[in-house]
Amino acid sequence: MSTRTDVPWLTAEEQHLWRGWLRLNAQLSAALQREMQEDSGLSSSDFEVLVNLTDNADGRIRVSDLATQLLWGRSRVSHHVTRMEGRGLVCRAGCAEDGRGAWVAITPAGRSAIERAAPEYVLAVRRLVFDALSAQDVATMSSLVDRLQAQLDEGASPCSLS
Amino acid sequence: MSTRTDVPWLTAEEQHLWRGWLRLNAQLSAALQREMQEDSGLSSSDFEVLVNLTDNADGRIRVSDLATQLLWGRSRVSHHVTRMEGRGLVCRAGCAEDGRGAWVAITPAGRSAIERAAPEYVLAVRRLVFDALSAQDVATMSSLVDRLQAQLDEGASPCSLS
DNA sequence: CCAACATAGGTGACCTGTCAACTATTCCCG
DNA sequence: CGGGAATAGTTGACAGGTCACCTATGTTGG
Repeated sequence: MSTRTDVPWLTAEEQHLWRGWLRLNAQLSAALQREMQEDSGLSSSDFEVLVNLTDNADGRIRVSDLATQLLWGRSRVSHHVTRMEGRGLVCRAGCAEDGRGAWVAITPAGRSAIERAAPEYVLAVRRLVFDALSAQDVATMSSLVDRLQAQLDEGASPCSLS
Repeated sequence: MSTRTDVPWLTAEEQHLWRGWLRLNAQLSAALQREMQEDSGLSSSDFEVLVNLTDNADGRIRVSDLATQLLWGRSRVSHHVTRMEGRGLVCRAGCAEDGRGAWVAITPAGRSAIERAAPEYVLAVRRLVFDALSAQDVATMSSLVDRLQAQLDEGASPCSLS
């Protein structure tokens, strides 16, 4: 098929929003990544893993559950946990209930790392994002984000993670 | 996780928005990436490079300008162009005006690839995003995004790309 | 019980992006 | 002019992510 002329192109306003959105996200995640790396030595992936570990009272979680929470594939979790294990942030433990399973548990070093990182992270998010938004803005944006999420959930091909 | 009490923590609403925002972006970019890969064989990076090439009338651009446009480092541009060159989508040419410089130019194959991909991309963006938004929503969101971008630009440490 | 199958997780190959050099050219200024 | 500094671009080593495949264990129906 050569170039189609019947495609409903984006309006100028839509294009402006779309490009702005992409650019904002790229720069925002880069900025947060950089700050976090600098003042705590954790990448955002590390951080997310540790958050999910500390969310559970016993500081451990099954690999599959971690994958589900993070929207990652199990392979990625496995590789990342291996690297974090090498740095002493987490450790693996066999699973009594299910011989196939494995626990990932936070270590004292991991705990101290996230306790050091979390306040800095919150400060950065506040400074980079929420300082520019009123409570009303937050509500407005939140409802838009929720709507888009819903749109995405229904339109998505039900494609499992790798 | 034990928390510091002197950090201005996020409110519940802010947390909801922040987590939703992160999740939405992750899923949205994954969905677009998947669709585009499937029906045109281009990654979003490939696509962005080609868009920047076709934006110029002569279908070519200097490596540094490409890096600036894309917010990429020169190294990344160089590597990516090398790969795209291997697939016949672009080609390099020496630069007469500046002996250090290099042009990246789109090839006929590259042109046909992006002409095939662009309509699909627009349709996907429309279906996944704009079908859920009224013109008013677009305006509202746009102004919020612009405000956040401004916040980011001023608060950013003036850190050059690698 | 056991054969077929599903599920949990790990592994290695490969691809992409980052970082720190490195080369080549141009610029600037005495 | 000439020599140091800046700039353009490339390269190689490495870190991270994806994919296909593998092993081991659990599950289920005949």
